[in-house]
Amino acid sequence: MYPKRFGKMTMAVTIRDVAKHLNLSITTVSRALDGYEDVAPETRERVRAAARELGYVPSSAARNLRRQRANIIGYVIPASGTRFTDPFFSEFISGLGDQAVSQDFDLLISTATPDTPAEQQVYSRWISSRLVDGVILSRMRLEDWRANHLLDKKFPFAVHGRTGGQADYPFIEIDSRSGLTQLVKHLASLGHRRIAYIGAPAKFTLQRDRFAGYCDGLIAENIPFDASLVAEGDLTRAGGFRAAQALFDAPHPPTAIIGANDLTADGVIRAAHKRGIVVGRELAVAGYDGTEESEHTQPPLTTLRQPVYETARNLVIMLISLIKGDPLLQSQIILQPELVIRESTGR
Amino acid sequence: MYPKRFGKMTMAVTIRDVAKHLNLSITTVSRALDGYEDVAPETRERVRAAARELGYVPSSAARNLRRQRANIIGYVIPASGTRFTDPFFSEFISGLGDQAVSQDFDLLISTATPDTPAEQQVYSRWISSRLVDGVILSRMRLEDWRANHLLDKKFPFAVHGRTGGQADYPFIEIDSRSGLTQLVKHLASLGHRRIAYIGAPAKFTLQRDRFAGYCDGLIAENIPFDASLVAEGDLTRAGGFRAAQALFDAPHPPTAIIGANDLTADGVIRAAHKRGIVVGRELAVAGYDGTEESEHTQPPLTTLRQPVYETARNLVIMLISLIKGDPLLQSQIILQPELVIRESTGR
DNA sequence: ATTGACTACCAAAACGTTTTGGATTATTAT
DNA sequence: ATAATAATCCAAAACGTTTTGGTAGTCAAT
Repeated sequence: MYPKRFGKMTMAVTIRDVAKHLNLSITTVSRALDGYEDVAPETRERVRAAARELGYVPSSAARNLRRQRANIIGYVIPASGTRFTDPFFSEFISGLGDQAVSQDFDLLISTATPDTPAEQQVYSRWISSRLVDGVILSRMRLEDWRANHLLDKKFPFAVHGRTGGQADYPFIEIDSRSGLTQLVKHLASLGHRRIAYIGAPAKFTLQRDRFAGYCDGLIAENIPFDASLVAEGDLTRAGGFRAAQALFDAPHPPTAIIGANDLTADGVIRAAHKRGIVVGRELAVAGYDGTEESEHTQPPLTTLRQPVYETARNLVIMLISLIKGDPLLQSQIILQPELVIRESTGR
Repeated sequence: MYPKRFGKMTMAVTIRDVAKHLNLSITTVSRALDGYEDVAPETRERVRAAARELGYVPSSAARNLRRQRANIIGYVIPASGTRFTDPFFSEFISGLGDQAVSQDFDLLISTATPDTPAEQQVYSRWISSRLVDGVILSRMRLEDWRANHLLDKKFPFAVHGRTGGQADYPFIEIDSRSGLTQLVKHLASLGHRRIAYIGAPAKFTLQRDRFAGYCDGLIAENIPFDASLVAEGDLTRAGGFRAAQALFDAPHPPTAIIGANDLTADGVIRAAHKRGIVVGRELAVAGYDGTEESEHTQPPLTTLRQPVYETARNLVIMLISLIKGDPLLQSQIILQPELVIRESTGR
């Protein structure tokens, strides 16, 4: 039935083969390839040539065992069901992978729904089997068992955002609070007074910050807070869609809606479209994230752009320093998001 | 500066610790935990309890070295620059990861632009260091060095789609050729005679198949082939956008446009929108893939849906059988895509 | 001639498992 | 009572590296 091309794999060539081939000790071969100074230049060249010729590459398992390090970092994508829909993660993962590779690390990926046993299992398996040397955390919760657990185990990690309390770990945070304030001010400057906010579940740090920023903006503009203009989404398009419908049905619907992320905002746009509400003209919509997709909504979405790719790269740099025990230049970075004004908030 | 919470990690607990704690040999501990029959039920329980109590988890490096297997599969995302924009990959990766975990494997991810030295490097590093036990391939080229190379090394792999010639490896293919024919027929049944096709670069197998299906459809409907209605995209939104603009500018513009994937089709929709062309009324647009995003274009996109998530899972099942040397039930699977008719092709 | 410093190499230990091939004791069949 | 069988357990080897703590040789300075 199935062709027998996948027979036994040809036994891999080991360092011993190289050594034998050159009449050298495996020590010398190892040190030659690792670039130690105590091997003659001529020998080093012979070793390099032989290694290439024989196709020798060190066994990662053996190396990991001896070095007590895997040169792998892990990242668990917060998924909801059979997919992770947020383009945020595509970009984030690209950044993690690219930087990791450039520092001779690899990236291990898993998906898990936040705060489930499955999530705990992934992390604890990775950590206690020492399969990964460190992990990247994102979409933090106010009380996040992950941060506590990792601190407790003294296991290296770096986070995007942060938890509720004091942050005794390296992180890169985008100051979404002041970003949202800026956004509210911008909407107010366009004449909006009934500005709604569709947030995320309260347990997420980003919700605390963005909601606070929203409130700050209202205060700054002397707009009274109206609880009926605040809805809870779930950071998905569907969540935004549902929440928007409810807002439209309210006695005093908003003239502007801010989504906690671009996906939510896109859901709002779709809900508006379904009702025949013209976004950008009858209703202003804005999001948060500024991934590429936000350019391609109809109309293009006003949003707060955060540098996802670069942040991911920097997190990996921080994490690998941590793993290697190198000193961190900066361990707690706070960046400002950039307000990108597009047609969805009108002219 | 940086708090000293990441000091030395507490030395991990090894199998030796467990053995000493119970006055047993490490052999027995190992075999008890692995569920061998030659250990007394009572002893097995004691071992299990002690392992849990002490928090023992086998070192993956040591286990991999001894077993000569990593229990890791690899997947290289074909990225173009700083991100992979296609939601296809989000879903694909979720499928890979979920199935892998359920079989006690992990998923290693990297990104690389197709046919670059970087791509070669990733694969050869993974393979020759035996960091992964097998790889999943996707978006195949007609002449694909990857398949040849892996066959040559007798390294396990499974592919989504296939290469140009004979396929001496396990794969799951979606019959996109007949899918496209079906789509063309549907458009013809709506009265369209000028049906354009925006393809992918010729080197991709999917382009050969989908283009052939397009031609089949024209023939079946007695529509003469018109080279001016065929454009080359690059499977991105931007590519679809550009190609559509060119088609609009042609002397005899099409009344329907098929994109080689949903992303391309979405680019077409955007280009149409920019020109004030009403999609679904003045122009029919259709895509291929049927990822969730296709429901959320404006208007929703007619497309050929392939079961991305399930395919990914099945590929992993096949790959792991291969790795373990188990017989494959099915090794070459061909599925039919499902035509999903939505508003973008009008009523 | 002796010492010291330097260069180029290497044997052996260690990393933490799994697996092989028994060894020991208890049980059953003769 | 003895032999055969079954039930448990274990010592030691092996997986392929890196690292430690050297050794032997050369050269220069005393």
